[in-house]
Amino acid sequence: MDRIGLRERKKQKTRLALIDAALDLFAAQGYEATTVDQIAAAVEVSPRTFFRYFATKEDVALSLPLDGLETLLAELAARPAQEPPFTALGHALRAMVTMLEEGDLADRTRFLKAHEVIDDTPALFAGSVRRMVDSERRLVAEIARREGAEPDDLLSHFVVALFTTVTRIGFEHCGPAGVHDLTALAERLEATLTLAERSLCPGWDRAR
Amino acid sequence: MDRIGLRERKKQKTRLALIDAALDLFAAQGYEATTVDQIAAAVEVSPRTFFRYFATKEDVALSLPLDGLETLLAELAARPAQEPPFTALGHALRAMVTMLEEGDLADRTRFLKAHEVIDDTPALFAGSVRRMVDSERRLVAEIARREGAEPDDLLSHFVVALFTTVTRIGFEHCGPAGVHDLTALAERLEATLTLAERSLCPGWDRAR
DNA sequence: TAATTTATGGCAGTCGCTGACATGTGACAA
DNA sequence: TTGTCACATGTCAGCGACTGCCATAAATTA
Repeated sequence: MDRIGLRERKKQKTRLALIDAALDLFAAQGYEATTVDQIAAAVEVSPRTFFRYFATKEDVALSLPLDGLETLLAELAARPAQEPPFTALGHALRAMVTMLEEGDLADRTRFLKAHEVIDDTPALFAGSVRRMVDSERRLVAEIARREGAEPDDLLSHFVVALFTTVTRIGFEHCGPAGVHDLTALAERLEATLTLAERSLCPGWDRAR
Repeated sequence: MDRIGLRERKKQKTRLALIDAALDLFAAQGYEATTVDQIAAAVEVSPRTFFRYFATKEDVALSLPLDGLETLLAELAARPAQEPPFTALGHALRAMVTMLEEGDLADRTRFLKAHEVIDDTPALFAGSVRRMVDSERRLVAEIARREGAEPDDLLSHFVVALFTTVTRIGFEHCGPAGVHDLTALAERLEATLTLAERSLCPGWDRAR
């Protein structure tokens, strides 16, 4: 049974409720048109409490992708050390998607809803790019550690930046319809990853 | 002689004055610690006027790099059509730096000051990356046009994204000292460009 | 049940940013 | 030169995001 108490369960519940309410409101009436007060009211929580769960208004939409980074880092740490860095990153990403595909239905729909809202709200898309910059630092640190390089190693930075770029392109919408299910998203990610791998010389991501 | 009138000259003057005052204040007391009111007061202008020149507070620091994009696009348009896209982008970037090196001393110092402030202010750095992603759309459109591809062509998008990534890494600080002069910056950009070119298969950026 | 921790609500206030209206200053023609 | 017009600026009122502070209510632990 769960070791966590009622308190913690309640917190996670309101957290998800805030995310769901926010995503629905964003989708229905637009991001900038909805106020934090509205989101808080929908969950019957004070606006002050909202900011105890999310530092900014955009965080409520970006928290899910941000969680993705944590699992990506975890998957990356699990990859064998002899694997070249870009390959390891690619496999970690694939594992992350698989994890999501095998997970809860509610989680999947929430993730897709978040992705959709982010994708056609410039401000949120900008915010997600912002977060990518932050997460790049952590990924660079991990890759440099794996490769035994200095923390500010240029090649490690290049590898990670290229990877996040490819991932970003993969997440962006293709065509007017957009991507509305996980398999299509996975295929799109696969396409960009293979495009990148085909474009690069063998052994490019390792110091010689 | 100048064809522009007194009115336009005054505007450009206050615009530069706002940028200079803002950069100095940001450098002295930090970005978030300085208010728009302070910047406006330093130039003896109403806060409302500030927002007539710059849409947001971060714009005042990012407007210079943003101007760079325009010249980059202009240089790109001047590159011969038979040149492969990534090569053309690289040469356009080099031309841009050369242009800056041959320009006014005041412009150079201002550019470097802006670069320095952006580089060690996370919020501004994130903002500059966000702008780069925005400008990607225009670059993709131009590259796709050059190559005779559809506007949402994946390869064109990949080429441009890779280019902006390389450029971004080039602009980032190396080591604790940072980059304080244009030649060092140019060298750093050259290093990342050659790293990228060495990593990629010949002909990767053209549809086969 | 009592004591302690911790989540929440309410409130006042700062700051980024905007719309509307009034005023002043350059541009241009008579 | 003068009068008219366009436009840059100042003022003010206001919204919404976000924060610090203190009181209160709920859950945890003894």
